[in-house]
Amino acid sequence: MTNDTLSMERMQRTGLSCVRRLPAYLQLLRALRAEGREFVSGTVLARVHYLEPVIVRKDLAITGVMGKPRLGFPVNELILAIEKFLGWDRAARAVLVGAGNLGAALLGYQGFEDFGLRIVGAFDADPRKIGREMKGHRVLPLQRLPGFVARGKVELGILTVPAPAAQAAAAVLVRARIRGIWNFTSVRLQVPPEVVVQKEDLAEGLAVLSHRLRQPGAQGGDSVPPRQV
Amino acid sequence: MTNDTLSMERMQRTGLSCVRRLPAYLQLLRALRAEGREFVSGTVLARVHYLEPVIVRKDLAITGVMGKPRLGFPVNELILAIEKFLGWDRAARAVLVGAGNLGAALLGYQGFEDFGLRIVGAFDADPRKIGREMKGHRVLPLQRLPGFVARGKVELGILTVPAPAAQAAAAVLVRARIRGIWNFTSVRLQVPPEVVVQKEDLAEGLAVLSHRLRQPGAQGGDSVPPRQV
DNA sequence: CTGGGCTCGATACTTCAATATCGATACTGA
DNA sequence: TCAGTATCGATATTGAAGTATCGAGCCCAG
Repeated sequence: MTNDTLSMERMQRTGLSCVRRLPAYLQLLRALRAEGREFVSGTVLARVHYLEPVIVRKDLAITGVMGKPRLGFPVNELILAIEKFLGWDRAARAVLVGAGNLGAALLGYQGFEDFGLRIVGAFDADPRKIGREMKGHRVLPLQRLPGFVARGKVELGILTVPAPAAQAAAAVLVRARIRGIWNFTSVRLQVPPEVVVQKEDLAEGLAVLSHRLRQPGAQGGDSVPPRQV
Repeated sequence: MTNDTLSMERMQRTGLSCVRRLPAYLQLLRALRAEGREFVSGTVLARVHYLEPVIVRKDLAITGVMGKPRLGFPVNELILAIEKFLGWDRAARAVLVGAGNLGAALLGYQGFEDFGLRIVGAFDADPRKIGREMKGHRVLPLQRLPGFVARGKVELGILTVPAPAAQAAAAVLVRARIRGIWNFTSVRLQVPPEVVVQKEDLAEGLAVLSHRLRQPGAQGGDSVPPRQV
């Protein structure tokens, strides 16, 4: 049984909550590897992220990596397994559409490579922005996106345009045969079923924050502690 | 029984998933109100957001607003109830810490008022940024934050600094007696229990996107369809 | 005026995530 | 060499979220 078929089998049974926690583990594991640690216990991982040790062990189980009693999990092996599981072992190529402030922030973020993402081009429909240099990328006109995507084997589109332009820009991406869209606009996009859309909605997080502020017995800590909410 | 005690009672039984969906309803409801619609059925709300009608009805139930058979829910009443439930009926005052690209993007975002948020000041530790005008705000030095917060009755801090500066900036916010922190950095903040931290983690969304792209039978649609995942 | 059909609210059911508990394992230190 | 202990994996229990179904209400059409 190859590692690949194993992860394929497990993937179907994977809950989203688990997938969401994997990057956090990965970040910490990389820091530990940089320190030269070879093993780490699920207990330690849990403490850092305010989780229960059992959850961590269950999450890590989907990677197929076995831990050793009293020692913990092999750091490097775990990193490779998580990267492979998420498809982050080779960076996916992405184009950014919408060269506003948010687009600039994402373009300038050093570290997407660690998350399996490489932004290879920036596009905008606004003639005033086209041609400008932005974080090392020259902003190109939206009309040139299809050719760029086809030639560059681009799989992902990052959508950071103003809301009114969102659906049209998404249509361009879809026609360019992009596989997935990371949608930072507030618009629900209409796309064919083969295109995956991941919507990043600030309002959701803000709603949770507001709600927790109103809660009488709101507790602190970081992020949303899954327990006792 | 006042409306307030009612919502207080229900709040304790509210799941987070429900809270996260409320802003989406709110957005659509406002659009409908602008069109002059007085009633809307849960079925319609569900279709727009790719949800099951039952979920919508259950979510709306926590607001205490009753719908009428064959007619649906009263749009305006529902808007007011959701706003009140989330505490968005009066905008919370917030300061932004970190005047980089992401900070600029958030400062420039027209529409936080609709989500119960008003950014009233921008701060940075970098002398080169201090004094600059940014989206109608003058960037102030971090040292002046405590006084600003105390005088301005500021409740929230929005953290958009680079990762290495995150914990220190959070400490400043905590000492200034801020009640909640909207954390856009990748750092797990250490804060006292009375301070609520909401972490906005791009890596989570990216992980979900990557995972769905790898899924053989990945389906499209928008956001993460809760059913059949 | 009266039946049809859409929509609501409530209840019961199913699925999934989080938690608790257990025996098994292998390193530590006497 | 051998008890002690931290950690693992597995199983069972709890709880929350989503799903399915039902009777009841109310508008509309005939």
